[in-house]
Amino acid sequence: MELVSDNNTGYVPLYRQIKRLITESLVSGEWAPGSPIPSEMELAQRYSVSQGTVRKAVSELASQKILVRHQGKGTFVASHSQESTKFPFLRITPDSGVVEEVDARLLDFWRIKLDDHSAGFLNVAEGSSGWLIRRILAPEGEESIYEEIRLPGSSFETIEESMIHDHQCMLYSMYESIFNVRIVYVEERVKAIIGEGEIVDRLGLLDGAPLLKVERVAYTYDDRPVELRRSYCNTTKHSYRNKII
Amino acid sequence: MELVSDNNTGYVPLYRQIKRLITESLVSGEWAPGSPIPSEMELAQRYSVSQGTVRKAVSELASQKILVRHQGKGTFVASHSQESTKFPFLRITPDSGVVEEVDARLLDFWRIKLDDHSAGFLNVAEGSSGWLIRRILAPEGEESIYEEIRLPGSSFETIEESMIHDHQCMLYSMYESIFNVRIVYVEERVKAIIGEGEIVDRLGLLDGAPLLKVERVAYTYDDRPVELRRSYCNTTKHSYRNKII
DNA sequence: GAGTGGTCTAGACCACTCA
DNA sequence: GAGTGGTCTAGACCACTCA
Repeated sequence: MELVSDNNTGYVPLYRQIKRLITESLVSGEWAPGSPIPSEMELAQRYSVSQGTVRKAVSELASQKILVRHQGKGTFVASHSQESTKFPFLRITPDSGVVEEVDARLLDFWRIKLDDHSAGFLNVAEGSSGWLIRRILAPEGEESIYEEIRLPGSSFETIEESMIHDHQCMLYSMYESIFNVRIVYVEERVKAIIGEGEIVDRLGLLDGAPLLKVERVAYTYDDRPVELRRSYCNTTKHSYRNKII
Repeated sequence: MELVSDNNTGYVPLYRQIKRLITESLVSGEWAPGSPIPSEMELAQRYSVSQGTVRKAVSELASQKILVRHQGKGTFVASHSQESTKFPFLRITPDSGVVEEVDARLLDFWRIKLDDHSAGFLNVAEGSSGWLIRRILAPEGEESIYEEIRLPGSSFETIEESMIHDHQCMLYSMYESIFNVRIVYVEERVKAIIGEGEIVDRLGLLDGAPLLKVERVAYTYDDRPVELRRSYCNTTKHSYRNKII
């Protein structure tokens, strides 16, 4: 769940214990994405600590974007369904301006057996059942990203093509609302490759065109990987942007 | 300096004002990188506020990695000279393992006039004087990055080749100690391109090899840009890594 | 005006470092 | 054991939201 007690003494501050209890309620689904959690005063009573200690726990969860605070209104479970967080992890942006709209065009959707490599990233057994989604993304209407998404069958047993259609480029919102799988953070590895075959065809490019390959593993609470995504991006008019602190 | 008062009322919390005062002392050089700032109690007295308010200001600066706290020892101005932060912004890592060592080989070092594009990024006048550093980086001894670094003359008037040699791949540490320019964060734009000419030659590749182009602008306190860097990376054995929350 | 999160204080005590 | 940052409390008051 959390690296809480690496020291020898086993000392764990109260607010870390509270943070853990709150996270457990999130994992269990007691508080669903988008809905408010109890007020700081109520939580203080519930856990028999001061408001300040609850605040510290909530602050850490807010800084991880797991909770969202709104002064005067309350504290909410973060959700990918909200307008403000429309493309929270999308780092590909047009060189001029920002992303307003992304169109998604589904190519196909299969049940697959997860190969060694993919199963490793998803932390499931090789050959276990999963899903493959292939699609084209078009930021600002420009079809510039070819994408393959692999999902473990265990977490997404009942997924159907209609669900993908209904949510288009809001897949993470669909994971949340239908499968109670909230994506909390992602890790990406980026390479430059030479495009060939179907991928360049789909993007309207010629064999040999350079592509940005982005391999993403998406994690839910507890650092559990639940999605593997490979994107191939035409970066002639787009860039992968990153701010590092 | 800081987006502190965007609201209509002009209300600025005390701890934000303290944060600003601390930042001013950092900009002025009152507290240099690597050295300790006064204790929380001393700062509380100095600014006539409670320890808690100082803590809140310091906490924000610590989360921005501008200050570093060490329990029992004190609070220090973050520095690129410390071992723990050896490659704070380097996102290129070998596919197997982590970066232990990066060799830097200087190609050349010139005084230049900054072109339109570069001057724009550095927020100085077109044609104003600057410096160009060209070099090859070799993570784990593998020469896989060609790099061009442009510096504004205004901040680095007295830079010399020997300084670059002495600091090798610790340039940001050199900026700090010699020019009192501490890099606080960087912004990068990444593209996939086809390599050609001198760049591929330098990396021991053939014309047409795919390269990851990373364009970086580095900022000091006050969001002031002070370095423009273009890197071209051979990503056959390396990846650009990124965690997004 | 009631309820929420946000700020600020004063004070107690704890964990850690270093001489 | 003195000094540092780290945690926790109880209480006051502020800014903001919403009915």
